[in-house]
Amino acid sequence: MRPVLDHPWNLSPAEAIALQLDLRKRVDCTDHPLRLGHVAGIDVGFEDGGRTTRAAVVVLDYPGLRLVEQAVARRPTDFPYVPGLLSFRELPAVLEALTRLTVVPDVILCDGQGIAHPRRFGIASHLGVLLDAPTIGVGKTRLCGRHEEPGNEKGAWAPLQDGGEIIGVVLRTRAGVKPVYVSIGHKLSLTSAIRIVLACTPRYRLPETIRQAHRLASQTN
DNA sequence: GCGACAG
DNA sequence: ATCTTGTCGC
Repeated sequence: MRPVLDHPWNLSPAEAIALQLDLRKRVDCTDHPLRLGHVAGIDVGFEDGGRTTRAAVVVLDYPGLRLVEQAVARRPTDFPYVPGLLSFRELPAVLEALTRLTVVPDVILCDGQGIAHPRRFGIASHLGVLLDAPTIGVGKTRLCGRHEEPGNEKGAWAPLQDGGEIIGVVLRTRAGVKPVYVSIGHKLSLTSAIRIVLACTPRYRLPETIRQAHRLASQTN
């Protein structure tokens, strides 16, 4: 699975913001014919006290959620962590890992926000636009926006709003646990994103895709 | 000027 | 994210 769109990565924070403002015009928040056979998850971890970025991607079959393929890529960390610019720090390694897949997933769940971002262009949207593929943002904490507390049952959710628009939802993936922040990444609707995240979360707080990718990305064996 | 701030 | 052991609770 290779990116269909390319652009420079050695940018200054100001240049990165300018690029986000341009690329965000390409984000598609509508559904497309989707036949879910394989779902992927991506996550990133760090080694050597942060000097090395380690990206992991796993592909599971759907709806069984059995591991079909996995890949890892390491690259020297070259961009600092700046809230709002996470994709410039993590995507280079993620793209390299994705290139090693033989199976092309139908949708990718990302550890981080989609359009629930100050400029509506979080890591999930950035990845989706580069691949021209459906992606979903699943964050463990909030980057921006306001919301009420969702009901305490699995599947309960509350809208995440910012600047008068709904940018995502706060979704309870399991009864009694801290909810996650779900937003559109690219090429699907928020309703579909919620449905897919719940279908990928049979037992734990986080979707199986992201859980397994996280295990691969941050375990220094 | 004072907070907030994905991973 | 990462540095780090045990411990509280179901």
